[in-house]
Amino acid sequence: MAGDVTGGDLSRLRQLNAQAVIKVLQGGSSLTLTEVAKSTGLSRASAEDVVRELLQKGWVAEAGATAGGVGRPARRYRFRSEAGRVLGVDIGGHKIRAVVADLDGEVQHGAWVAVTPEMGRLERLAAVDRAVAECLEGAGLTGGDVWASGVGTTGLVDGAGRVLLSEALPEWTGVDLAAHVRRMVPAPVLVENDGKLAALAECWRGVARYAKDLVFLLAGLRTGAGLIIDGKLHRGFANASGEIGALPVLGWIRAQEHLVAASGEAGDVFAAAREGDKAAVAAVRRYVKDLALGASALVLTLDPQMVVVGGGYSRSADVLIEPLRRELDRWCIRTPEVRMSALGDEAVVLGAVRLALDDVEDRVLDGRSPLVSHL
Amino acid sequence: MAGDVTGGDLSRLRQLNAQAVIKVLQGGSSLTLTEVAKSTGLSRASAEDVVRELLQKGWVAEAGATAGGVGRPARRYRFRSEAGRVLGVDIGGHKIRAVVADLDGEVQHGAWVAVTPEMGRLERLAAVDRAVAECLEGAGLTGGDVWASGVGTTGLVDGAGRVLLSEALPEWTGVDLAAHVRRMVPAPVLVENDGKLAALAECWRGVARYAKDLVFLLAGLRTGAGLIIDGKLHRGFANASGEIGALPVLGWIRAQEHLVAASGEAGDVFAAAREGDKAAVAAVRRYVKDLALGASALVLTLDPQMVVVGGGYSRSADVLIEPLRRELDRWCIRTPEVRMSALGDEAVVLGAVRLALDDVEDRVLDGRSPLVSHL
DNA sequence: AGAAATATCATGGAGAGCATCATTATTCGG
DNA sequence: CCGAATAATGATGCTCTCCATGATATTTCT
Repeated sequence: MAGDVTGGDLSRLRQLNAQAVIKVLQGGSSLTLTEVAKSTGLSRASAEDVVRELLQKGWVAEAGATAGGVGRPARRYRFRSEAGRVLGVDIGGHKIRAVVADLDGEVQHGAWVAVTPEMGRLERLAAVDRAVAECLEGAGLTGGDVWASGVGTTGLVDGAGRVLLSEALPEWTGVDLAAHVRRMVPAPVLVENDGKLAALAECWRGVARYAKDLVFLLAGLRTGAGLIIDGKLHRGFANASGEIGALPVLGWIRAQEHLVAASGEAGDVFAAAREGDKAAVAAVRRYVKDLALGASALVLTLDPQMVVVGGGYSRSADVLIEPLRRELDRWCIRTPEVRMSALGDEAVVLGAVRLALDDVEDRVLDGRSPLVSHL
Repeated sequence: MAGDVTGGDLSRLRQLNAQAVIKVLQGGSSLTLTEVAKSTGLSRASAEDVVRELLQKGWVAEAGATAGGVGRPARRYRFRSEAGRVLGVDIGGHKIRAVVADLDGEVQHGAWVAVTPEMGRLERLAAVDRAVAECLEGAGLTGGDVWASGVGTTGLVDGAGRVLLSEALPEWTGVDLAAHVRRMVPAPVLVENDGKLAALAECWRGVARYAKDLVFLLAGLRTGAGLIIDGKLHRGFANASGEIGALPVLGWIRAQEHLVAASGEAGDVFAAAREGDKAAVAAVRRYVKDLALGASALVLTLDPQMVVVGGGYSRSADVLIEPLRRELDRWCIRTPEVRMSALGDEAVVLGAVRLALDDVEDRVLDGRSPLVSHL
């Protein structure tokens, strides 16, 4: 059956309808009452009633009427996406990225801070603080204006926002990221693995927008994966889903080494392969073979609609995607669509925004609670 | 957000509350109105109203009052699980199993028909017909009394109830099982892979009752898997989830051969191993190693709460489970609980019943539609 | 027999949604 | 420039659902 059938009060019905109205209004477009009524299934009269309530609570605003057309011009209403803000942070080896977005997920302002993979814990956390501060300042906000924060990092993350294990960054295991970010931004902080967030982002506004099941491959210095199952991010019982790299026979551990062996810098290998360098081509082929082996395990397990390749190496999609597709074909019963990430560098931070928005929508966007602050 | 927020009419509210009432009443126990009110969150008056409507529609019946206790004795109500029937069928290599169950999933009557793996399509289908007929007759029903049927079979199944591919049974690829069963039982027929159904059953009333994420291993002549993710059966885009056996390095193809090589009959090997026969012990060890390799890929991908081992070999759990757990420990980041199937032979057919019940609950058990036939 | 406890029944009220019809604002055609 | 056509808004009254409250009924305990 359809999950949690709690039923309840009459007010519950209004809540459902308010949510439905907000949902059709979200996404920037403004609608007339008649349009709202039609797409929610409500009667016009009820739609009007609901919209009036949302208007009064600050969730909805009147938008300028569009001219043209016969008859009395209709008022238009839009979701007040500027009613609240969320923060998204991506903590990587080479850079920290922080953005502020509105309730539609539109990025308002962002900041980059360069870091190095060798940096210790305190230095990196200080860089996070700088990125967040710069980003808030640029958007003209203080920490108190933010309704929720999403944070992406490499490594395993526990449910409370602590890093359980990270080999890639020194002194990173054990950091309590949620607590750290909450010192600047006193709102709920949600921490998640970067690969998982990138998957979320691609599903939300990337190439996988219409896919319900998705395997996202993070192909870069580190190889990882994020899974979307039935439209939802799959975390696993201990947040350790997608860690197929732990199985040596599937090659993810050695995959990256082929590239390093071919030349000092991995980025160069793809360029060299693109120009026909024999050794480079062979190295890329070996890399793709190993990448595909692990990916096949994921695909065979889940039978997803789509595989999206992201991470640092996805910039070299032209020499990656097609060979990957061929390799997957060798092993998979049904090879899914293989696409390159549409979001590139921004995927993780956008996933963090999505995570924060999910939290906001669960907590306050039931349309009932009045707004705390009208910015 | 919480999925499909459609909102709607006032009648929708009543529908939700009726569903909630049915849900708390399901499961055999009879409740007083006060109890219903408390566990649904409705007021007593409303609970009474809802129950009266359900009573009149035939979904609920009055149960005998329980004596004792001070005060006016309360009327008790129970879900009329006998209001409808579903059919479950398990089509295997050695046997056909058909059962009729009530709306609580309680099995009313069942039938076995022995078959052989070598049987052709027509002969096997005839056996299915016999099993279904015998089972219906034993329960005193005709095909028209059944509200939905679930059918389990080996092989890949498409959405329409056709077998897309089956290596295990001769002439089985291409059979339209849904159409065949519907000739006898003119109700919706849902066909699914046997491993997936066994997983469903274990999650419903087996050892995984409280697990939201589950990997079910079908260990037998064929090696397969079924996945429960977030409490729901995961099918995959083309119903091909869990087919990790397609990846040769993960060993599921050769796994079973170790047992055959050790002796002609696989069943004997476990017995021999139990008594300390050196060759048999080694064969079982090799089998478990290969089984665990593929299982590790599933576990690392999903990070489930539990792994349940079923299928023919699960009878030899004493020599299987512990070694399997050790092997999983070698590869997995977090080894989940490993348990033996609680349902054994009955798992697939019970999963088929569950599948049929899900369909019934989606279609008619909204508490609004009056019963078609009061048996 | 009376008190206490608990359940059922009846009444009235509030919230939510809907259908209907009058009113209003605009464009189009002459 | 004016009336017809068009489409949105606003107001009224109805129904459905739930809830609170109090009256009535049935049982056990003392």
